Amino acid sequence: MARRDGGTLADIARRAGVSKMTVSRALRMPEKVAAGTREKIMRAVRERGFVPSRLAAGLAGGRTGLVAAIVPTTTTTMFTAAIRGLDHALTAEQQALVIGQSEYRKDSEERLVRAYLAWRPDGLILTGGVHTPALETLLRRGGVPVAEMWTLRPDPIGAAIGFSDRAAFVELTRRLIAAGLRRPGFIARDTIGDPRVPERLGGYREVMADAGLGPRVVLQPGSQPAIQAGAAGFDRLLAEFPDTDAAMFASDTLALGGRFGCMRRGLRVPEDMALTGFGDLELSAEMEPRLTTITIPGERIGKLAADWVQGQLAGKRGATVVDVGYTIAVRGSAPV
Amino acid sequence: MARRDGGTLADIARRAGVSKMTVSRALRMPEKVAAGTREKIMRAVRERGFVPSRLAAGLAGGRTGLVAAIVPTTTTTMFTAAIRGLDHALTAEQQALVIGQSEYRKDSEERLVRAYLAWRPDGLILTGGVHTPALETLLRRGGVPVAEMWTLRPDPIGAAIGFSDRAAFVELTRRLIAAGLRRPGFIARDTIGDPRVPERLGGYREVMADAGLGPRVVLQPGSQPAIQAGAAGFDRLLAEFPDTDAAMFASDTLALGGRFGCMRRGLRVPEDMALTGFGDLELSAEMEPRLTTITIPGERIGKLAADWVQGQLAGKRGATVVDVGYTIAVRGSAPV
DNA sequence: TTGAAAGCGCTAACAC
DNA sequence: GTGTTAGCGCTTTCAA
Repeated sequence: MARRDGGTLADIARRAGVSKMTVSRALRMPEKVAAGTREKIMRAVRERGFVPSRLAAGLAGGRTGLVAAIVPTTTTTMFTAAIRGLDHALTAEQQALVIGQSEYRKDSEERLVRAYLAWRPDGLILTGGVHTPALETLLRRGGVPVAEMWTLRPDPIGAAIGFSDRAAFVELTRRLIAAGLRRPGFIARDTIGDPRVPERLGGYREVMADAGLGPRVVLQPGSQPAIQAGAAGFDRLLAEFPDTDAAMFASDTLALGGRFGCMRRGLRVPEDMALTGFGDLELSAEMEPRLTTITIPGERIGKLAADWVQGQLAGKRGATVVDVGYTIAVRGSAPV
Repeated sequence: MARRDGGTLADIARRAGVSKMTVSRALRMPEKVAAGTREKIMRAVRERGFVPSRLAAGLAGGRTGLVAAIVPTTTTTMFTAAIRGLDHALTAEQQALVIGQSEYRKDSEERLVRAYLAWRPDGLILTGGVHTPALETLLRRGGVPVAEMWTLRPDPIGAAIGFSDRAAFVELTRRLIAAGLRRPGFIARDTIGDPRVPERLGGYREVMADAGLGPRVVLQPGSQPAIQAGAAGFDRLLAEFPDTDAAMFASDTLALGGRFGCMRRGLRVPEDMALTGFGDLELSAEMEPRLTTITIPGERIGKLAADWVQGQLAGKRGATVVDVGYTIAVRGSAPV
């Protein structure tokens, strides 16, 4: 090794004239060491700039302090909020966050998990509750605490902390219809592998069917940039269903594209066209008019996932499902 | 430990009827093991679902496969692009990314680095070239390869991979003036601890002074949400300097706020007011008109940082400075 | 091509 | 309150 200075437990022990064990104790359970001894040890630690190896500690003690998380992408605001929550909670407990992106692909999720397992993380945090069968089996064996963020499922591997996309869209669609907007359309990108879009669409369809209304659905290719997809999808929606009176977008960024579409066509929002989004980005509250959307407590989801993992380490057992819910932020673009 | 199954090298060795060393070789340097032996070993590995511990490997071999990165925040698109580049490059080399957020605070950067050092990372990736004196000293001791992303500095600790904010704003301001916009204003948030905003402002000031023009600068509080700050800053700019003919924003999100400000005032873009941003977010190319802005190759920065660390591990020595440059994306909002 | 011995730096469990 | 012994699961080095 020799890469780093700082020395080892043994060095410090020698300097302070005690045994390695006493140094180890002084560092981890200071109250179990006599004040005088502790002083001497701490001085030696400071002088040498000693940083104990958590690799060695992990090997010997069975706890690495590493928690691995996998998100579909780190470039989407909704997930970065969760990462933020994870980071804060883990750092506070002297743990470190290892992170990877699956790009919404189940096979790369599996590959990443297998790789991370080699570092013997104290916990594993995944996004969504759908995995490859092999991964599901592997994780069910219970080697490591697994928390699934974002979506809910009846029988999670460990913990599921999230909300129901379907419920959110059911409520939002109902409220639009109740407000007299009986011809709302639905616009999304066809993100392959992301089960949340079908959930939202399902909620929309359910309510439309219940109300005896025909669905108006436009799916843009998943490869298209969001704002562009929103604008293009909006155009297609009006081409296919010219009498549409509201556009429900599967994300705020899509809705922003729709907003530009309205501008180009001279449609007033919300008088001629109501607009709704999903995700409550910062920009949503700043649009003209401000965007009615669904707010998700992303940071809280991350924090709760970290908390649950820490609870497991502290000896708590058993699976949990936590619905953190959603909020419908009613603003100018759709006064429902 | 016993937390995980999969067994140990010794288990596999026993099953395959060879020594631990041979298993270790079969896994890491398959060509150095006889084909038949290898077969037997691989079968045992598969049967038991063996995943070698990288903790033990790191302790014994001196290489952990962990690379730690610290960014100011994971919620800013510019940094998530870099994270993406890091992640891809590291995953390809079987390394894992440990990540933390400094919230633009130098002391928490130092705290995080000290914590990460305990895991003996193969490399350390920081954002920016300004650190606490203690951290600078610690890192200069050379214990671990350090790459600094985003900004450039003459004598980096290890590598500096970034671009010059100042140069970008010098060029952009020059081009505005050359295009006949002689009364451009500058709007930013006063982000404490982020040295890049002063850099941009410095570039602007320099060119204005050279041209014999008075600076028109508005700084909004750093705590304000970006779009809101952009709109409010734009209002203040026009209040203080009513004859302003162009607004240069320190970020695209601020510029979006400015765009809304123009809408409210009935100002045409770019005829009555030219607008420029910084960062080239996805939405920038989708505004009406599309936003003229400065494009930074964030993902490339991350990739190059990872590449450099990997080069150091492979035995290369020495510091480097890589200027990845910037591009001025000239679009409708300011045809310069 | 394969194996045996020694040790990486720490902690758990048990003395004293 | 402190020390001793015995590993944790690998890799390095050297020998066969």
